Amino acid sequence: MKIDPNSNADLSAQIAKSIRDAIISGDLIVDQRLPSEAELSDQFDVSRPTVREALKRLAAQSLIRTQRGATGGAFVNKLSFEEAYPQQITTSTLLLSMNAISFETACEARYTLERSCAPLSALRRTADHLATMRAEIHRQSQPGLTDEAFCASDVAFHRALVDGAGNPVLSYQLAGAVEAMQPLMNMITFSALDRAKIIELHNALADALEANNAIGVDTALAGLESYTTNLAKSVMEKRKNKA
Amino acid sequence: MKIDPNSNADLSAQIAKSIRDAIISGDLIVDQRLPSEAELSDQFDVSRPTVREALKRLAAQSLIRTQRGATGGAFVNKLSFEEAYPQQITTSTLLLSMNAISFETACEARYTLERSCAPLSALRRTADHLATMRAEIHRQSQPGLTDEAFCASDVAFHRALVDGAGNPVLSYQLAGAVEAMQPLMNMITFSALDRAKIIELHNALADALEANNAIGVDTALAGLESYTTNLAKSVMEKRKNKA
DNA sequence: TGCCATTTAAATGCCAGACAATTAAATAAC
DNA sequence: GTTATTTAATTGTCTGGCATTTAAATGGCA
Repeated sequence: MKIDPNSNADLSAQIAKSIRDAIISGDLIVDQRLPSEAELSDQFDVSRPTVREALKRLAAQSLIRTQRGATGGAFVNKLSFEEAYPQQITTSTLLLSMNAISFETACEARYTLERSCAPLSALRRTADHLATMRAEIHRQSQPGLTDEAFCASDVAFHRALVDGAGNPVLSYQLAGAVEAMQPLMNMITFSALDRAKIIELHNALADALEANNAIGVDTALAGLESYTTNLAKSVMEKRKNKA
Repeated sequence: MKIDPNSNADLSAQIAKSIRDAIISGDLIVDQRLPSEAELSDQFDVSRPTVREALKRLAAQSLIRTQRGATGGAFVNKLSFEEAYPQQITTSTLLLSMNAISFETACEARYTLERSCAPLSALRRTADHLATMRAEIHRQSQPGLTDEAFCASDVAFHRALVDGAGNPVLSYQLAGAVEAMQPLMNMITFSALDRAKIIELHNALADALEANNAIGVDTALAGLESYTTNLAKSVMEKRKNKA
């Protein structure tokens, strides 16, 4: 393997890229053991710390895992949806907060994507998904619930809806859009009236899903989107007037 | 800052998590300079290489950038959509290839998400988006185009459609779903007849978009999905019979 | 005073060598 | 044959150092 020591990029970045490309291209397959750090430093003609920095970069992306001990080493990691979720959510959250994305834009994206799952979920949702949604609705109706807990339950409710589509790829892509909204949602104070309205729409949604009524689900989601957007708008207005 | 040296996790992983949490929570804001590596090793009571490994983990996620020189150091990076795209695509691609996701499942997710953008794109697409799509259609009709180039053009075409929705969050989420399909698509050989049919549907799609006809766009996308799925199915069949 | 060249200091990038901790396999003891 | 011990391989971490880069401080000169 050849690394250009005169490149602008760090050696560790170049080495990481080299190994990453090998994984993506299939030259390194899942569970395959990489050469030991000592061997890698020989191959790339760099020191061990530099190799280690490269490996940490890959570990940060869950592309490899390491094991200590005699038969240890770095292994190509089978990237699972479970591992990818949190990274996807972190990235999405930071993208929203660092790029001045308006609540409206984020909300539009979220509900647009979510509504696309509605027909599939109406078709395929299991009793489990329905039960989860009903349970979350119940939680949402409990008095004394903090706004944060209310939002968290809302997210769980909507994830069950998305998971109902029975397509892991959809669930993964949606996770970012739905969960990344939470910090934005947490800026809103939900009055008892607001909650009642949202719960009403959640009930309508669950009912439609139970009846395999795709159009009903879509209608409820459209209602939620407009209600949420308006709620956020009025909160922003109030905050502006105060200032 | 406190780090538990008896934890199961690596020190560098703990330090990375600590800094990452500070960024997510807003304790560290964009463009803020982190303490120097020497200061961090003092604060966390670890050696400099360990701190460096932690910083490389964060750099791999584009959460920080580093600068050499007198006023250099590590700075909280403003995560841009441009930076996040490749990571999103890499992760999505690996998820598909490592988790035995069927072509059908991936295709369903892709077109489900894409169809959700159709109404917005029909409403908001600019002349630029249309021009890009027409140009890609033209490229696709050129004889002698390799299958890979055909697929790449297909991706560019569909990205223009998605971008037409004018929602950067949607564009970001869709990028993973659309681009990650490319390796799967590249396994298919497109006959001249197949290409003609696809180009026909692309034309219908562009026409509908030009006429701000959301239903027409959706119909064309549905046609593309079923055609692509059937094409893949027949390819798999042939391959099975050979073996 | 004002401008340019030089020096200096601070920071990251990289390296060599060592020791600690962990783990599985080989070996020895019973 | 089973258990305890040793050994070897590997990652995790530390110390100390040098190279490189960069901006700011310094000094020389007109």
